Amino acid sequence: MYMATAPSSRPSFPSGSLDLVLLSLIARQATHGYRLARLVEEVSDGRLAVEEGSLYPSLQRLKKRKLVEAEWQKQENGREVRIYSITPAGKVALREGVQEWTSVTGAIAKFLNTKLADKIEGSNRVRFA
Amino acid sequence: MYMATAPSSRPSFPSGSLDLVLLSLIARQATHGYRLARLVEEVSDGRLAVEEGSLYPSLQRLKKRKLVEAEWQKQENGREVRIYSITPAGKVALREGVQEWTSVTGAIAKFLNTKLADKIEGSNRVRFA
DNA sequence: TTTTTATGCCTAGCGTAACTATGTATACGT
DNA sequence: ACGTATACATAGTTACGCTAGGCATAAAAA
Repeated sequence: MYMATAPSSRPSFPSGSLDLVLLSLIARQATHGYRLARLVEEVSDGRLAVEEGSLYPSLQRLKKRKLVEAEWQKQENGREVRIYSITPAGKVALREGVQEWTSVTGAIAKFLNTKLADKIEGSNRVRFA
Repeated sequence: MYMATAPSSRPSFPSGSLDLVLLSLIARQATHGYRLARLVEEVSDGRLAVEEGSLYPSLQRLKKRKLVEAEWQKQENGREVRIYSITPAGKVALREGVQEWTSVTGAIAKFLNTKLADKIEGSNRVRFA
């Protein structure tokens, strides 16, 4: 079954999905890491959480792949924060990534949502609704 | 973006989902490992594939957690195969796992399917459709 | 005023899971 | 007889999300 790799109060991100989620948030608005973590919790209604030990490495991966750019910037409160913004390559990767993620999770859902179509026996070909 | 961990022709399983998919197949009908790999390709219309190096470790995990039982059995063709069948605990874990997987992927989809609701600016609270 | 909490960034090390690559062995088709 | 499909298994690699820290400043609470 789906088991979060590490023990955590809230379910973790399936491997590979975190980069995509962060990129999708950055695509809407350039922002900084800490705020992204807050957004993840907000948007998911507390169902998801990004630990900082996952967040910053993920942002570095995106940066290394040139899907986002990072820039130090001073806020109104005087704090220096790293603002991440999406690149053209990032937009392409986001589109493709969403497509692939949707395809894969759609395929997986097909396995999991088949309480009724239990017609394997007798046939060597499984039938799904 | 969603990036399969290892380079592969076909998309790989997001970490944690393989056990759940295999368990769901075994729940429908007790069968052996090699056939499960064929079923995965069939049911997903070739969108997913389980490598044998993922398949057998996954089955061992399920067995170790007592969610499935394994039994050597002779087929009509004379071949000895390991037939996996689900246990009562496996049925419970399957139900819970599907629920959790659905919840998590549903939450993630919320991030990815929001092309229109780009109303972050001005507000410190993101609005999603 | 001191202390706690929230904000903000980062790294090291761990555990796990899916992968590649390889080995073994038998049945079947040609 | 030879190659392909069937069938199981393990060793090693890699990647990722996690825990557990460290560092620093601003705001709020005691």
